[in-house]
Amino acid sequence: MNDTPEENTPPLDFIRQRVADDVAAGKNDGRVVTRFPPEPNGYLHIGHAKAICLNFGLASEYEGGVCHMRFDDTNPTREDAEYVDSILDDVRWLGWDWGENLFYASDYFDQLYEYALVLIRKGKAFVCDLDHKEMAAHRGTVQEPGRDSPHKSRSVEENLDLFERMRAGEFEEGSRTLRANIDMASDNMVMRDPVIYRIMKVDHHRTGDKWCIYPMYDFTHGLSDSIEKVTHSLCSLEFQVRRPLYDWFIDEVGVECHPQQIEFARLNLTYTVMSKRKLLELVEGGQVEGWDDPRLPTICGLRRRGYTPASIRTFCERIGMARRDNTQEVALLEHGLRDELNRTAERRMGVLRPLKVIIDNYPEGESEELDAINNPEDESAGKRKVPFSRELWIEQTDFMEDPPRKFFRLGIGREVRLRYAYYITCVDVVKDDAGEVVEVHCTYDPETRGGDSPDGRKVKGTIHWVSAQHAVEAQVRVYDHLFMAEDPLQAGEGGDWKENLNPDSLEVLDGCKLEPALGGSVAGDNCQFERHGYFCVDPVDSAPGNLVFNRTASLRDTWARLQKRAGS
RNA sequence: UGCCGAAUGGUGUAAUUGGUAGCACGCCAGAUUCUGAUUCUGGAAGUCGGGGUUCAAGUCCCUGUUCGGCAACCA
Repeated sequence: MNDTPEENTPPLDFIRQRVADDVAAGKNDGRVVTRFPPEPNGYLHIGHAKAICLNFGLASEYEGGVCHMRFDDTNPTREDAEYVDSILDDVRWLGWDWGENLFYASDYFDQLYEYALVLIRKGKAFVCDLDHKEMAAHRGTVQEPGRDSPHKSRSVEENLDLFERMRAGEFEEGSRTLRANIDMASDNMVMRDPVIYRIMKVDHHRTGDKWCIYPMYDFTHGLSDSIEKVTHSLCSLEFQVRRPLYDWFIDEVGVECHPQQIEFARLNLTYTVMSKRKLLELVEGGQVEGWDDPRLPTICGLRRRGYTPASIRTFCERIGMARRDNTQEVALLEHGLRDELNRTAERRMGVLRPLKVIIDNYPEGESEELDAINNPEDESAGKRKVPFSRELWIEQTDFMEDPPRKFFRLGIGREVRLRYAYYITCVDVVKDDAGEVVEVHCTYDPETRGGDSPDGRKVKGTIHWVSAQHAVEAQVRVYDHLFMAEDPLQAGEGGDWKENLNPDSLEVLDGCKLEPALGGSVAGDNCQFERHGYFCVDPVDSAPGNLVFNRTASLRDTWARLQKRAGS
């Protein structure tokens, strides 16, 4: 009794279902063409990753399916080639390939101009002399219809002439626009004679000074989809009201290919913000150190933090696809990451907050090497040697003079196991003037070499350690959620959302002691510091002899959770 | 007091289109463990409200409520 394939396949989301239906019905000759259409005016974040994985993923599920990479670069005042490169990098890093299909809406400016002429000749577009303010006044409100522009009834010839002269640069910026001739009384504000072209005497990052009029999004986007023979044009919910306009342009221009726009809910994540504007505010306000700050949900930030492309793709698959507003818990993202890293990351020992341990009965000046397993989840990762000697570093939190119940770690008179090494028993402590324990004296049991005792006695705790004379020093940056509130935008009465910033979102630890195997770490390396979490070498600030690690994610810490619960 | 859209455990997302409310994360408990990790077992927790149709409603109808989007020469 085997499961049928159907039972193993997750159900299709509403978009995939619809595409499957279209293909089954022979629509578009069974072709599937999608596109990812960013504007090159900022950095990609994980919300974009959702759209990227949807568009590229969906296309990849069909024989011959393709996903185009297209830049919606119709507003030269806010766009820049710099962003094009970073966006391309990010999409590639996520693991997607657009092949030959890299396009720019600006590639279509000539064609789009011709399309505009078609509309004018049909009487479906007119040149309007209203300025910004006047146009707004004519537009009406959501509850009241707008009024026709006084120029709406210009002749086709006059419109053709004026539009050509707009293109020739005869008119001032803002003095004239080309508008669609639709309906100023429409319930849908978007249909109230929207602007198609505006005058902008600005160089474009690709077309230079060729144009001084630029097409608007609504006109450009759908027709670009049509030019590229896109079959399914997937976008986020806020474009829903614009679908009638998307369809209107395509129908009125009379192009043969009419892609289907389908909207889905964009991604929100707990403990962070996603809007471009707010991200920019954090970067410019200095609350973070740049677009690639590891606390940001930007793709470059996640990459620097140590997130893997696969974990982000898995996340995008698991969150599903629907039309309702949603806020995903970061915990789901983190879970996928840990799940992957648990399988792939090699284990190392690193002491973040060092406390000196001296093994009184271990000979001075001697050392030995012990075997340590690189990855218990993957035997092929093999073993390594870890040096042991009389003076060690352990974690400050692994010793307590006056331990609470169920504390399995080191305390006076207690015995614990040093991971892969020996059982040690604490016999004494040395304190500084302030009464802080600065040195812990222990004895070790030579019979327990490797971590097992021949007499079968058990120890409850196993702690990590690093030999003091062999330790490699490093800076470790411990990251936590950028905001303290699940929904940072939910600020108190009159409050600023930035008041929800987590003051402890970054803790920089210097003088951390790492096992020597980590000495040659370079950018791109990652590992698990046992009992701490997953870390990666910071690609920007780390250098040989000046190692910097970022904490990608902590391990689940049941003990800390219990402690916290008992404390509060 | 407009138009459009959406409401299923804490968070997401399914339910053969009218027929056993499933899955994942999170949470709780236990077992295992040389990582208080991992793994394993079990548990708590849900159809926005009110009517109606029907043998049968998360699903269909009516009605209410709540939430989101829309008045850039932005995308």
